[in-house]
Amino acid sequence: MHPSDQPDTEKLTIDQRLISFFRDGAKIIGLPASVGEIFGLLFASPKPLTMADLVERLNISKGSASQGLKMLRTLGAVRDVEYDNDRKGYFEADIELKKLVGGFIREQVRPHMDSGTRKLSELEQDLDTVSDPELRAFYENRIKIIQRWSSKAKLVLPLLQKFLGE
Amino acid sequence: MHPSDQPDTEKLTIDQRLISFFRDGAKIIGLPASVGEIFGLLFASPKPLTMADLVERLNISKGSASQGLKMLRTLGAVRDVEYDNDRKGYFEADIELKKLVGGFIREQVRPHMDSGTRKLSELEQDLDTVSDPELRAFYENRIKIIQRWSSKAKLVLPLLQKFLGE
DNA sequence: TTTTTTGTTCAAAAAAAATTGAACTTTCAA
DNA sequence: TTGAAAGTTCAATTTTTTTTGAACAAAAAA
Repeated sequence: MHPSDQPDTEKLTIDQRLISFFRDGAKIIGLPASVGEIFGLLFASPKPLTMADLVERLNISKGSASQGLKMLRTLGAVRDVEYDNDRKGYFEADIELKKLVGGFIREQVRPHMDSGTRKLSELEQDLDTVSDPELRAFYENRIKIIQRWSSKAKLVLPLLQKFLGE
Repeated sequence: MHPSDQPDTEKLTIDQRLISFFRDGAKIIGLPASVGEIFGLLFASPKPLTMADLVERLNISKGSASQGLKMLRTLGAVRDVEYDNDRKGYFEADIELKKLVGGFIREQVRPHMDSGTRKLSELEQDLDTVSDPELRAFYENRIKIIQRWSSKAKLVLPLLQKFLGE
């Protein structure tokens, strides 16, 4: 086997590995791969980077870079920094787990939980429309089960945040 | 406005609402909608159902029903039951939160975490290839940061399971 | 055995999600 | 002002994921 025929995994640089690590991580939590790559590159960079840097080093379009950065800023995973007293915008990865998890919960988890809670209460109100008493008792019990789940979930989030906040 | 022109949300039955509730829930945690619908219908049913019931009531193909049930059984969210001493297979939703969360963690979370851990240790070994000492120190620090995250995550899972197990 | 019913598999089709890139807006320096 | 650089938006395209359905396999009944 010729030396240069080694599998890819042998010749990746550290920053390429970090980019790949965060690409996978993003997919796992349901974010686009490009968002993970952007975070990965920023995380792997000792200096702040510009949007143009991201486009060039990740081979993504300006549109992806812009949208990805927007999402990462909303999540609180990336922040704008002054640098080189340049007119361009520079970005840095935020490395506090507390902030990353907090942003994810605030932006991705809470909205879903809230809409779930709303749907659940609509469901409860519709119980009146069930005339068969046996079926109705069954549904009442099922709804109670979901409510127990839901109240647990609501307790878990702050607990999680507390635990992760050092 | 004619009475029958009311928005859909007004004329859904309880089981339709439960199906929709779990369809959304499935999507949120990254499972196919059909898997959520199958669980929802089983959850909303006082009696066990067959695969043919699922196909008929959810308007999905036999293939989807088979694959969806397979996934739900692997997750421990649905179980086979004897019923009507019939040759057909009958299924029931499992309603223990502990089991649902446990299955999700075992099947969906752990494998990802394990592969992440593996990637991380590969990364560490490649530090040797970084010759510039300043850059190397920077990467060492970054890897330490991820390792701190990782050890927290490893502590969180059992904690979560304990909390949810009543 | 042969037939019928039940369930699985997987290539192809459909649907959903991510990405691109060109047109547009904003901002600042000349 | 005007023009160039930086950044955003969104319709069209590409990629990925899900779903379908027909062929196949297993198992019980006839």
